[in-house]
Amino acid sequence: MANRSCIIRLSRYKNAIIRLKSLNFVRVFSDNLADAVGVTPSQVRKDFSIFGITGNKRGGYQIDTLLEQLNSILGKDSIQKIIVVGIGNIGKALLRYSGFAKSGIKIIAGFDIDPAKYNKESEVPILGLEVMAEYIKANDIKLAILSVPDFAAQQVLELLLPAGIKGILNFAPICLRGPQDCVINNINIEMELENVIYFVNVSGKTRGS
Amino acid sequence: MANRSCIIRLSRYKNAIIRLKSLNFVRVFSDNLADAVGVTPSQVRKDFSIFGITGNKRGGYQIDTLLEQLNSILGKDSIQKIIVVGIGNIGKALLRYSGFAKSGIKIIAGFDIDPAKYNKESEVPILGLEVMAEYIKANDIKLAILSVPDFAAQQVLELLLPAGIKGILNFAPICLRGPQDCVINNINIEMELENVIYFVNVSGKTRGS
DNA sequence: TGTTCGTTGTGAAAAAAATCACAATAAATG
DNA sequence: CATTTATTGTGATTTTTTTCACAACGAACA
Repeated sequence: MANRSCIIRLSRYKNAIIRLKSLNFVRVFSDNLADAVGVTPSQVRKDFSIFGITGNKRGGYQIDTLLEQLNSILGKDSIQKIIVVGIGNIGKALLRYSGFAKSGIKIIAGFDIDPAKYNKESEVPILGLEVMAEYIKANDIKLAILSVPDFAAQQVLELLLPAGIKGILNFAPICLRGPQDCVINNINIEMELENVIYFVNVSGKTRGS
Repeated sequence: MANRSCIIRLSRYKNAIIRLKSLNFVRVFSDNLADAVGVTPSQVRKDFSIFGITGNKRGGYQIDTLLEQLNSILGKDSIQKIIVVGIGNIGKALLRYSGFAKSGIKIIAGFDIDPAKYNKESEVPILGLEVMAEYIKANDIKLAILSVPDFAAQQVLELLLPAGIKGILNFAPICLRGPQDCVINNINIEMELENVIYFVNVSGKTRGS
């Protein structure tokens, strides 16, 4: 019933709502959200109805309540600890990226195979791969961002899984797949570009982004 | 008939094929690709059939031919020039990222609003936003990566569109939408993480990544 | 060269997702 | 307080996507 695209839409609604809230909106209608996210109003209402989110006939949805409900559905009511594996270009950028804090995500450590990158003293310590499993267990980490080169991805995955990682955001340009009990989302920038290029070439046919 | 998910699968097949080729495979069967990408063999065959890609009964698909066909469909038979707008953490990482070259994508310039980031002498010049439109026109650029802060994204979009940009990969954490004739793919890292978190919390239900 | 075997290609069927359409009803209005 | 009006919530319908199933057929092999 609630598939990946549905959850992604929920996140998008949440983003739109945050923006509307900052514009001092107090309530919001399904067609406001529809416009903001690029779907139909009934899609919005159906998505909400799947999760038992209800509004007021003629009154729309109360922004504060809605935001709470979405956060709770999306599991964002507590801070989520995460590690970054692979401190290359992208890994470094993610470590420095400040946007996570405001969305309740905290990077608590980085790991790399190259000792030159270690830095035990910094706020977010960069440690060696050989201590990673231990660290994951000791700190009860469930989430990891993988930003290692493609050839290393599978190998690192084999380290992460037995250590207890249950969710991975993979930036390595290879379509990683794990066991049933571990969620892996792949972000492949080249592939995304390829996709843009395709649709530019067929001259701008519409598609959901 | 050929929607976004279909094109994304095509890219995934291509990746898998490249890997198989490097393992000295000469031909490949629909179920090899299915395994590699995590779909059913009939899905693979149907996708191919949409684009008129055919193999040999009992003989599978010739890897070299297949790769050529996919590249041609995906518009990757010539080098694609692209610019990066916003030279922050992610923008910088992308400029340094070496993976694009091998997939026929060439970053030819970066742009930022901050003069401290200008660097006209480097291999990939970093220029000011005020010369961007001119540069895009002069060099006939159709593609841009947007890695500016969310509050600037819409404004930069307004600069890119009239200058002739037809395809955008947007990293700003806001769901950008443009006119019919411009393709925009949004990559929102927080949203992707949120998605992973959701599915970890509902304990590892399967979903297409 | 004839037979077997395995894989493709695709129309038909099933499943999933999105949209429609409208009754229900709460807010606004007078 | 009665009436109007705008919006929700959802069952029914339509559309889209995926899977099934199997005939067709080329490669392998004897």
